[in-house]
Parts: sequence; C-alpha cells; structure tokens
Amino acid sequence: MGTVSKALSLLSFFAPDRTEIGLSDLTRLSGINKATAYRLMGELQESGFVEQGENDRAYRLGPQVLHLAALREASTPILSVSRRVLRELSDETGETTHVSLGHETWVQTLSHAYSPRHATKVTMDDAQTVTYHATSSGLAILAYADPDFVEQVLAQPLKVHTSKTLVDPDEIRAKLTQIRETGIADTLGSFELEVHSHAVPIFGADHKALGALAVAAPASRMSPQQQDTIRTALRRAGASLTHRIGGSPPADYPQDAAL
Amino acid sequence: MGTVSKALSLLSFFAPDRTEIGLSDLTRLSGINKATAYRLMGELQESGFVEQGENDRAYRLGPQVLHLAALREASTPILSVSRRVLRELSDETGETTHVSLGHETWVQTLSHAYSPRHATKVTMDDAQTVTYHATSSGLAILAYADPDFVEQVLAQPLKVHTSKTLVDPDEIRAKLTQIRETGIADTLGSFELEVHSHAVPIFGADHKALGALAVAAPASRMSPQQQDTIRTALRRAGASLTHRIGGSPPADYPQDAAL
DNA sequence: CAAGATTGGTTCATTATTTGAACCGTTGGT
DNA sequence: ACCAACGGTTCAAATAATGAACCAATCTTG
Repeated sequence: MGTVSKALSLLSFFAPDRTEIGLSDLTRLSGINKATAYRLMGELQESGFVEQGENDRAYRLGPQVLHLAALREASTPILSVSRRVLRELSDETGETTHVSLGHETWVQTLSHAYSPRHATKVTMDDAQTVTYHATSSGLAILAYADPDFVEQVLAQPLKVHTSKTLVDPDEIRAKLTQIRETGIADTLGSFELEVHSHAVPIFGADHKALGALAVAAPASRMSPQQQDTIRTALRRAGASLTHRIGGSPPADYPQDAAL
Repeated sequence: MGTVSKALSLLSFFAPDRTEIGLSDLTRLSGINKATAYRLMGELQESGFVEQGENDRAYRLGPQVLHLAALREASTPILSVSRRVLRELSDETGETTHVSLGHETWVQTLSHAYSPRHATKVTMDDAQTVTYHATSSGLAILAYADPDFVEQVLAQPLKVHTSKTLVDPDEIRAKLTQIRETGIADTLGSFELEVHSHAVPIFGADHKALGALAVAAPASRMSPQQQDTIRTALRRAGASLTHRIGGSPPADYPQDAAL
C-alpha cells in the first residue's frame, strides 16, 4: 500500500456519525503509526482536504472536497442532469422521485422531485443517508455491485427500520438475484411503512452501478396498472440518466424490448 | 513537498474547462515525471478519487469526491443550513438570494432561492461558476481572504463581463478596503448589466471567509429604502449562517449595532 | 491534589519507497 | 511506411517515509 493510498484511507474513517477525529483516535482506527498519521494529516490539511478545529485540534473534512465535488459534477453532471430526469419522471408517474448515490456503507439521497398530481405524497430530504438493505435504491445498487462489496454490506449489523425490513442476509441475496432478473428493485414498507418504492440502478462509465433512480409512492395508491406505469417510466428514465452522465449498463443488464 | 501533496496537487489540474486529462497532459501540466504521475494516479484511482475513461484512458474525477463532499456537508452543513437561511432572506427582501463558495480561482454558486413577490427577478443556476472580481459574492470573500490569495486572484487576467466590470487591480483593492469598512460588498452591473447585487462573507471555524451570501435584484427596483432593507437583512442572515455552520467572524469584522 | 494516563506533537537513525531516464508496444496522422 | 505521440513499464539510484521513544500539556481519578 503506497503512501498516497494510506493518506487517502485516513479520510475513509470520517463517517456521518464521526465527522471529527482526533490524532490518537485516527491512529487507533487506522493502525498507522502516530507520527506517520500526523504527517499525512498535515499534508492533507495543506491541500485543504481536512481542517483542524481550534479548541480540540480534531480533524474534519475541509472545503477542498466541495471544490472537487463541484468539478466532478461538471464532468459527470449527475446532479444537474438528474433534475430534468426527475422532473419528467415525477410528471409521468405522478409520484415522488429521487436519485441516490451508493457509498461505502450507506446510500446518499442527492436530489428529488415531487408531483403536484396527488395531495398525499412521499416527502423527502436531500442529503439524507439511508441504508442499503432497506431501500429499493440501495438494493438496486447492490444487485449490480461487486459480490465482495455486497458481502461487506451484508456483514454489517442490518438495522430493522420497520416490521417489514429484510435483515436476513440470505433473504437479501435472494432478493438481489430476483432484482437482476428484471433490472428493477422494489420494496414495500421496508424502510417506511406504507411506502412502496421502485428503483433502477444508474451505471457509470465502468459499467458499475454508482447510484439509483427511484419512485416512491404511498402503498395505498399502488395498483397493478400504476406499478406498470412506474416500471416502464423508470426503466426508460434510468437508461436516459445513465446515458446522459456518460455511463453504460453492463452486458447482462435486462434491456427493455422497446429501447 | 511530500508524496501525498504531490498526488493531491495532480487533482488541482482538473478545472471546469478541463474535466478530463490524459497522462501525458498531466505530466506536462504538473512537471512531474510520467512514471511518477502514472503511479500516483493509479493510487488515486484505487481510492476512487479519479476514474479512467475506457476509450481514451483519460483521467477524470471519481465518485469518491461526492462521498467526501456529503460527509463534509454532515459536519459543516452549509448546503442544508443555507436553504433555510436563503428562504427567509428571500422572503424578507423579496429578491433572489444565493450562497457561494470561494475556490482557488473561481466562485461556485451552491444554492439559491427565489421570492414570489415580484414577477421580474434575477434567475440563477446552482453549480454555476463565476469570477471573483466581478461579483459581490467574490468581492465579499476576497475582502476577508489572505492578502496573498487576493494578489494571486488579481494577478490573473480579469475577464470583462460588462461595461461596468472592474478590471484594474488597484481599483479592486480600493473596493475591497471599502467593503471591509461596512462588511458588505455590492456590485451594480459588473457581472450582468441591470443586476444590483449585495453580499456578505460567510466565515468558517478558522475565522476566514469560505463563502458568501448574496441578494441579487434588478437594478431598476433598487431604491435607497430597498437597499437598506437588504443590507440589514443580509447582515443578520450572514451572521446566522456563519454561526450555524460552526464558524465565527474575525475580530475586525464590523458588527451591527443591534446584534 | 498529586500520580498516572492520555492528549497532540516531535525527533532521528533505519528502512523501504519513490523517482526518472530510457524503453516498450500501439495508435493515429501524413 | 514512416514518424510522433500516446499510455504504460523497468530498475538502479536517490530520497522520502517510517516508528520507537520522547516531550509538554491536559485530563482523570483515587
């Protein structure tokens, strides 16, 4: 493992529930020598990737990461492109839609759109972080992720969100196989009761799922016809989004008859 | 310069107008040996900070940067917090408001809010990149940045956006001094004609300006009373935003009488 | 309140990694 | 058929990373 990888691996210890890390904690978490960690963090700090609090001297992520994220957005505009796709998909289905990004251990909601058609709708926050195993978006990503990554996710404690949350790794693996047959994931009440959610994976240039596009509807409104509308619209919108960010699906991704 | 800094400096060659860089270009731009650059980019790729196109093998920023940006957002929630502040500020002033982040050579618009009060309004895009010298946001940031940084920005060619754009470094330096007296920057038509824009800096935990909060209004609507309303509201909203992201203004920042 | 533990930070001889000129095999243009 | 430019690779020489021990300053705690 090179020095650079080691330094960057230090960044991976930042998590939603651990946004500030002191030097000693960092050495314990990483197993890297304290002097080394100190020097590496110093370099990361110089480049603006981390910054230090004044009082406790704990490290936290710096503004430079926002800079890079904005540039990434310029080259692979998943955020801005998804806005149009979400708008159209919401109009078409009459339901709430959103895009998420798959990360190490959690799924990040990037952006969403509502439909004015119904008074009742699923409401969302941007920048929300949700679990892989309980959401249709998470499952859609997992279904087209590296098997190693899937096992890594399933090896963690799986939170029970509702009475319908799948937490048995075997059941989840079976569900993933089932998702791969149609290319569409759906969950009914496993994250929030009364929410029926459908999702398709979004692929990057490397043919791997980097995120998901989803439609979330109140379960009470989900008729077979509505589900059909959603699946058709979702499939098309997903393909469009994948294409527009310069990505392409893997060879084994189920293509719709009418492409 | 350590190996890590060298690797991270490679990332700085990505820019809005250069989102993909080949290996040879990268060695020329950085002056780093080709073999070294190759190995460093390999490490950055392993960590997901960059990815390679399939055809041309050019490097581009990877999804990992979005992950880190989301985490940074969790610790310093400038994006989510600013939404509420923007909403309130738009309601209060009846005009378009936005927050921006200062970067190396440009200013990035993060988020914005419109007011429904008037039919005519200044329209904005998120993730827009604008110049330091021609915008009130940029000037507000520069006024509270390191002098070295200011000189670095002013040493570059300054783009003429309109007939009213300031491009003489001396005039800009004088303007910055003037901004520091009140703590509020304003520009009339220097970026877009007919737009009168006011901005205050947003400070991080290190007492340095990391971004700006701004109100943009059609010049025709800018009466002295309206300007007064905006300046008061902006001052308060800026202080609130700075506070809510865990930042604090430097000691010499002009405090409003009614804090 | 004083002993012991823990914090961020530092030192320096040892070690292992980075470095870069030269060298491939391919590709694309002329 | 040539040449230039591309991404990628090699290996001895050079340089940078490493980590045990060590500070000074807080925090805990009996």
